Amino acid sequence: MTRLRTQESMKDVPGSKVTPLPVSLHQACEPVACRQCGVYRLCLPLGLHGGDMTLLESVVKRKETYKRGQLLFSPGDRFDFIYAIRGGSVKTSVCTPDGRVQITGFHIAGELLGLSALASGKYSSEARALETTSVCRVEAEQLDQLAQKIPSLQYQMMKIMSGQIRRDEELMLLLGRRSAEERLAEYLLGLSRRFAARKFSPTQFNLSMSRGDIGNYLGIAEETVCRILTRFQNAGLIAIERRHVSLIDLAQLEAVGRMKPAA
Amino acid sequence: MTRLRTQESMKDVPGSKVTPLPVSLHQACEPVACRQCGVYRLCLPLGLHGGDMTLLESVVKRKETYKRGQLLFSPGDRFDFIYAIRGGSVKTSVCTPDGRVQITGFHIAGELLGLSALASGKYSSEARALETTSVCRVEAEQLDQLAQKIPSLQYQMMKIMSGQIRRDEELMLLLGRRSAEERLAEYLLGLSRRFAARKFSPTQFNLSMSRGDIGNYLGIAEETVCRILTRFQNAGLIAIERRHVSLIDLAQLEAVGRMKPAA
DNA sequence: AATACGCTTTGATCTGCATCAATGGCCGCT
DNA sequence: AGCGGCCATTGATGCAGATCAAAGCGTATT
Repeated sequence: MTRLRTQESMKDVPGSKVTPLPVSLHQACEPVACRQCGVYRLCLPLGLHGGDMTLLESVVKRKETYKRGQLLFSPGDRFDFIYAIRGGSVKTSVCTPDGRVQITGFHIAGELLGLSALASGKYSSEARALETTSVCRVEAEQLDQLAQKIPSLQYQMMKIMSGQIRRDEELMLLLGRRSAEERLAEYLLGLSRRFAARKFSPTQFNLSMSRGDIGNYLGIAEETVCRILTRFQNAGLIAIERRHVSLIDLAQLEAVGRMKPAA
Repeated sequence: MTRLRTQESMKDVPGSKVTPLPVSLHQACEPVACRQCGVYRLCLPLGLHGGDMTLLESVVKRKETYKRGQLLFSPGDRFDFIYAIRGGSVKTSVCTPDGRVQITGFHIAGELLGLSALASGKYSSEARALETTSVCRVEAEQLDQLAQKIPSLQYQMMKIMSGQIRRDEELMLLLGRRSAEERLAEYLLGLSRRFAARKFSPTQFNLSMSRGDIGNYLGIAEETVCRILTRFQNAGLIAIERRHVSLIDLAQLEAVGRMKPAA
């Protein structure tokens, strides 16, 4: 089913001025065919071949680029596109009528955005670039029509959505039942796993989101995030300086992730 | 793996003593065609007609019944069926390796279960009947194949999953950012809305789940649930006795649902 | 280079809710 | 009818983490 590429073109030619800020996963991509894109197997890890792939390519608008802080879409916007992240990172969030915000996810290369808009025809959340980010936009309607012709595409999209539901369930578990330390440990490990799946270092990476964002996502205060990160550092589990993290003792970190015996 | 009994012996059907417990939404249904089922429009509110509907009916196993406490499926079980609830209610939950449990949802008539299993081929959560509950089971594989023939079916399933993602996002918001009072107020209002959508009273209903379950779901302690319900009652927002609730002041309750000015 | 703003860190204090504890009521079972 | 277990309620206590406050730094702006 899922076969991952071993050779990844990490060495993207940044043409001219492509690295203005501390780059974590940013990759500047030329508008190449999907089959040549380093991340397409992550976007839609489907068993498409030959003609099917060409059809898929026909509905993809390649290489939109967003800078830090720019919106990809907002709640209520008409649902036009599914976004596939090629490089960079994005946060998605929902908010209460009175203005409180909950970040629902951080998304990196190879992930899809906008799926929850399918039901209502409008985006329900906001998506904002955390750093310079490039995406492929896929016309929702065309994709939909195309999916009707290509069963495996339909199937893969369902699988992706199903996976999203599963991850959301896990986040709920995190938010509902775990202590702040556990949440943070899990958070770091989760990032680590996702980076690993993309052939990036699982032990050294940059956080493209602020402490405040992390806290919001995990349902804890910004200050608590700082304190606990410091605590982890003092305990020799990680080394962290500003946005750069090194996971030093994975095993211990995992142990922290499941500490309390509780209910 | 183990192929589950496709033909459930219904010896445990209430038959004579049909209302042993306070029944909220339970409806004893005869195995009628989907188009005649009172809830099918909720299960798959799709634009199927004539022949299409007949095809759908062909993959539906009707009227499995579960008693309070019985499992529909467990994490790790092979993904064989999508479940559509006809009457009764079900809770779904996930758990950490060390045994902590998070309830991820309460499900009533017209809702689908098992969608998150699509990605991995195994159920990721546990589903347990809260009261006597009857469901339709749909062979996942057959449904999948059928969906490839009927675009609107495929589309509807995607919409349903998309809606699930959206609701999950809202629950995250609830778990991450709101006080215990707000959570409980929202919880009651959410139930109310769902009942209303099914033409049941939005202001009078029975809770099929315990205080402990509610607390778990909302990420607060059982005792806190009790205290706050009592508080609501004293404030004249609701009347509650054992499992029966009356929402008295909807407007006030909604106000509580968005009290704090916070972040 | 100087200024300013946003992010991060650390300390002090406060509080909402968990936890512990105990009692009573309802329900199903024998 | 009576027993036993589960569920619900209420009180007392403690603590994790929120909130308030303030200072240090790194980066973007002029």
